[in-house]
Amino acid sequence: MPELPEVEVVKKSLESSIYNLIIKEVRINEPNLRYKIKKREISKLIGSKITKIERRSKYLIFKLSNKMTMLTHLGMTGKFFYEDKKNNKKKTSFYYNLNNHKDIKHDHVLFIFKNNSKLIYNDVRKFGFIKIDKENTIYRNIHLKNLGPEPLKSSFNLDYFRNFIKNKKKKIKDLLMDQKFVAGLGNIYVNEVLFFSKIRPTRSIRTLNKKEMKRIIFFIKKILKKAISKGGSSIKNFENSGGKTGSFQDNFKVYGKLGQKCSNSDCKSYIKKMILAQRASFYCSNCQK
DNA sequence: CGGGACTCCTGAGGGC
DNA sequence: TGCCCTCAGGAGTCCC
Repeated sequence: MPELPEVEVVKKSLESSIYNLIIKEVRINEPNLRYKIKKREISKLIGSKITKIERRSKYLIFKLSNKMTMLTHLGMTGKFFYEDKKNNKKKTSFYYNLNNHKDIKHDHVLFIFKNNSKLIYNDVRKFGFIKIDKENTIYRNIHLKNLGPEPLKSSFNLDYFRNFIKNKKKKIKDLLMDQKFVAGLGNIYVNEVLFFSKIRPTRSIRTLNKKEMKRIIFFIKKILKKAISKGGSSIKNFENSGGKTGSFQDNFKVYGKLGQKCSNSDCKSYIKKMILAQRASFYCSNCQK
């Protein structure tokens, strides 16, 4: 369940390892991810150098020296591993060690570089995807063209919020999950943001006052930043491209905390759970109004 | 246009 | 130990 912070952490760890490497070969073990990978498409990457990696929402965009791009989404369980032969000898690589050896069977795509190091795309549930597109049209791609603002940018602010919800009728949780409103939040961070904002997931956006909107914006930015600084959240499946895990899950106040005492010291309630739009919502019925 | 249901997938975990 | 069931869920698609 990588959301914005996890994808940002993956991006940073990839940047430090694969920039300026030339792709020598692409090996497809399993083409049937969310979208079928065509060998003809992906072979357009061969012979080119990786010049840049961008993140937009939960997507990663790999830019290549031949003006092609690779768009990826990690879905629920997608991971990138970077395997450097030299590091392996020094045993500093976390990949292919005893702990996650069984994961090899979910290595679906291998990018082999000219220096013989490898970038591996591994995805247990195959909800993720890899698509090839031209650099000059990538942001008009169906996945990217309708995305809302990046939550950490200043364009995501109170004016934007008020304007977007004008004449709309929705529950606040549905709004925050809507990628057209703000890009990159998923179920976990929305649960956490609403807890800190003291707003119940089912609240109608029509009833929100200015102060509450400001609070929501504030905590979105604050929680995402903190999660990035902690290396993201590692629940079962998330690791960065070095195989390391994040620790923000230790800061969760409501997500997955059904039945536990509310973390606000002056509150005696317990965390409840309800299903909204087919997804689990955790909240404190005393603190969140 | 909005909202709800359904879909893809596989491992973890619970019940017995 | 093993079988069966449920759950996890991003986002595209379809239908009303």
